[in-house]
Amino acid sequence: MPYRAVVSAEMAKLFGVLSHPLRIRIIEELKREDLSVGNLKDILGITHSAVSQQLAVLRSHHLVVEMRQGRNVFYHLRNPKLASWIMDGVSFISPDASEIEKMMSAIQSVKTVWGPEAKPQPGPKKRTPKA
Amino acid sequence: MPYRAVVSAEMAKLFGVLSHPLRIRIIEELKREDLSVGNLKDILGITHSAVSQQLAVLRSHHLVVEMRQGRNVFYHLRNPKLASWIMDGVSFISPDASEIEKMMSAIQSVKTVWGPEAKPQPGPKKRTPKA
DNA sequence: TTCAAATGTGCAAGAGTTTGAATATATAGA
DNA sequence: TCTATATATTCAAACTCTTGCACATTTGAA
Repeated sequence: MPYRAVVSAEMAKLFGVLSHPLRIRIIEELKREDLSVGNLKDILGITHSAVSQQLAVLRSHHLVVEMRQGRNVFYHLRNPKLASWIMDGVSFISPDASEIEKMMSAIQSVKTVWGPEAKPQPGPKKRTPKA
Repeated sequence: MPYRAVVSAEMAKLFGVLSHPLRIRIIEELKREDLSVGNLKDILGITHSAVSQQLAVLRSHHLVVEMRQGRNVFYHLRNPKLASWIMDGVSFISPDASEIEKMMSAIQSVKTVWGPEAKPQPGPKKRTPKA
């Protein structure tokens, strides 16, 4: 098989993994700090099962790695540059003309939150679980 | 809708458009020069209908623009940086080296359990005594 | 120690939705 | 007309969410 087809197929798989809003949000949240399924469930406001399934997709493609600590499993970005690379891609999105203004301000907002760089993390940090 | 969800959804759409080997190949070929459906049909070795279908997807998301010349329609990358950005993503594809990550996460897990000293654990409770 | 409950996580099966390939048909220009 | 593209239809496959249950770990009690 020609190398072009091989690389295109691999890249297509990667893009397929990233072609889901929740998976993108998970990656961007993991850029800030390592999080457990329970943490992500609260942050994203979805069921633990949905979080687990999306994490399974990311895990199966080795974009995240899991680290068990007690009864929690903390997830961690294998390559933190992935989150930055994804954000670089916002230059190429083209919303409908009617929504351009909303999109532009939304992009500005995420840039400040999911901004250019995150500080390195030695290990999972404690995020107050609840209450 | 919160801006994070808006941008994540738009990015997911973009990734969805790119999650097909032929569409990636088309983009990379268009980086070199503008091409017609017939050109791409020969280069990719597929039917003109398949080429047209994939181009329609790229067109609907404004990643390519069409320019008619005589009876041919030449396609052109709207933002040439797109092809470069896609190629930057090859750093994140993971050819089957799954054993390495499993081992790394296993080592991390062991460190937390058999580790030298009981650091504050990111669980709901931390346990002082160790069995 | 041994046992059972509580919590966090993963997995399987279902329905509903989306996507891709192939064929056929339609449109536009020479 | 003929040629180059585009679109529509069809069916099969893949995706996602929800529900329910199973497994692993910790805690507390016997």
